[in-house]
Amino acid sequence: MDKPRVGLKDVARLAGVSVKTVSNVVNGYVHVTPATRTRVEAAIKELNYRPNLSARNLRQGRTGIIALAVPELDIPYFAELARLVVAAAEKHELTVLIDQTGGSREREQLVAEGFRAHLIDGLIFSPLALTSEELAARVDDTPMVLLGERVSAGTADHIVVDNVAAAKEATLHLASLGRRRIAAIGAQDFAAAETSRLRLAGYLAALEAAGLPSDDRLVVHVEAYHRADGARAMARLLDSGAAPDAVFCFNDLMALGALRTLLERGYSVPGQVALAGFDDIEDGRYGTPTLTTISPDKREIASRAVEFLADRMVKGSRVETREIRVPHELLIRESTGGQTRS
Amino acid sequence: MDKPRVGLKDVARLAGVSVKTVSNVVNGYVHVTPATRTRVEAAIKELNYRPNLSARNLRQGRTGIIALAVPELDIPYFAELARLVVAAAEKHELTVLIDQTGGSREREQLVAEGFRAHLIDGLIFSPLALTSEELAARVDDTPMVLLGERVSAGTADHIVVDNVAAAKEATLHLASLGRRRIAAIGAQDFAAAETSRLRLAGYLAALEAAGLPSDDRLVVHVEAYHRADGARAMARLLDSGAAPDAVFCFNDLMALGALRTLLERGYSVPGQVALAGFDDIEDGRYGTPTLTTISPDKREIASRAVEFLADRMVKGSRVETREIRVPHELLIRESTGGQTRS
DNA sequence: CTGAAAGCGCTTACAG
DNA sequence: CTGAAAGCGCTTACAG
Repeated sequence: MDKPRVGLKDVARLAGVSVKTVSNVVNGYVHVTPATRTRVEAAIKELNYRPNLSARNLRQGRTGIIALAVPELDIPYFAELARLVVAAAEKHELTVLIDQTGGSREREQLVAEGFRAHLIDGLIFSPLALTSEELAARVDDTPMVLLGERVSAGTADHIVVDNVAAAKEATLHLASLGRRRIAAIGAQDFAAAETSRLRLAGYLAALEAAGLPSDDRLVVHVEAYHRADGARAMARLLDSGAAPDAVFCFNDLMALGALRTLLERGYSVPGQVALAGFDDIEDGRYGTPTLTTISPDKREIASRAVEFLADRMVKGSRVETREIRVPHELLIRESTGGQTRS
Repeated sequence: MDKPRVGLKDVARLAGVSVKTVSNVVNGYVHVTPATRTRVEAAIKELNYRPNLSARNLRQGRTGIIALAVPELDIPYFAELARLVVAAAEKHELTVLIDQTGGSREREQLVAEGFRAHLIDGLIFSPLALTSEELAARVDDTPMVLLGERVSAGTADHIVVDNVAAAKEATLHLASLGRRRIAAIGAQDFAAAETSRLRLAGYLAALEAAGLPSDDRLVVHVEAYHRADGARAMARLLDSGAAPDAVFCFNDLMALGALRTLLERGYSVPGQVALAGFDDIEDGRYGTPTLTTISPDKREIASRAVEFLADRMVKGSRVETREIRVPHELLIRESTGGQTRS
């Protein structure tokens, strides 16, 4: 960089005032006479002065930056969330920096350990690989808000959706259509697979409530929650002879993959197989058929997460950790016989 | 924050060395005896020391942060791009901060003016509302790489796709299927609508090359490039009686919306209407039918953008501005009669 | 190979 | 209402 850096001092000299006064003007403080303010503003403009944020941050001990750590930015659910978090942060005059963990343990460990400490004032973290114990063992004291259900509460603020209740609702809706062989796609076994376990629990609870027997062959395990996993899982399910007449996918992305497999093989949806997902991503509203889904209030998730963080940035660890459950809603669309254009 | 901050000085005291030595260890410099290094590392661990990045940044005059400014993070094309940019930046030890402009003039003006000056070392900018003249008038000297075709070259580094050639290829492909009434969805009139103008030019060039007459009724204007715009445009096109037998949508998102309208109204795709898009977003690979599209090399776009930026961060404005054109490819899928699972 | 000291550009008590 | 000065926590010539 070959630019001659312009500092507060230069502006002060040009305007004929002290740096303190320039600082006051820049920060919008009140006790500056209009004439002085005008002179200072003219000098700022003339020199094209920009405050050096690193210096300000160093002095103030804060940066105004928060990190959002998610598995991948182009998973629609996280992309939508990221948009809302960035928008919510803006209202608090916070800037968002993105960490992509890829869902890997190493990366998530780094995030939890605070490898960006001193660069960020807070962290919104949607972990995939770390268990709640590992998260609880965190020593870094950067304020953190966790997204997603975790068993052991009390160690960090977190925002959750009632996964069990929501999964149960979705499954009961399929049962209410008269379907008897309702499959579940999205089971996972590893320690941190909280979401999977909770949605599976909801699914099983619904079967029981509806008086339907559970059948292991109807529960399909997946490696990840992408379209390809849903497509493969659906293929396996059909090949196994389990003969499902409905499928609850633990997220929309897998449901879209499953839908592709069904249509490709000539099944009618919802005629022969009804299909429901989870997340309410925009893709689900434009496919054919449109996708029945559980819609968590993403705007609420984002705005509460930023709020929690902003609050803790002020109050530090003096406040007790809090958990908030955001509402969700079952949206019935064409894939389970709902109206066109729901 | 009630934490007692741990600084280099504290580590130095505990390890019994000077701050310089600690700094050397932290930054991995060579000339430190192994014994000293071990002692320092132990002290760092014991105190849980983290370097203060604001201080380092202030001193070094750089932050290691670059901004990615895009209209919206949850437009699949930008979400995919963001993922790749974050990944590419990581290789250069750069962190990415996100600016969402919403495509608004005011926000884009702020970005161009450098409202994050001193916080970021560079900017990757995908403008929607600003004209190339407005961008050229920028005074902020933060290194910037523009994404997307711009007429007036030479004022900033930029990465482009050959929009005219690509649009022509897509349209010629539709013509090669024997379609005679090929529509275009995505025309836009405002000053900054470069992308639209170039793709339209490619479309018209293809019609001429194929010996097809152009028909104004087959060119549909849109406000934005979202699914809803594509769906509405397709409805207008069908209602107008223009009777298209193929449609080239200027992006995949609109194509998915258009597809929804076609299927909803009972048209067969590609039987009655063949459909092609632009961008190769993942959704297009899982719909039914799968979507024929132009696939720009997004990985290349992201990695070259970060490379350009990193280079200019070192060399400043001494280097001439550069333009690079990344390759693209026509992917023929089911929506124009291509194989299943392409 | 290591130490003492200056200085990056701010903000903020402290005086006046 | 404004000024002079200290200090945030680093890195980096400069000595030794």
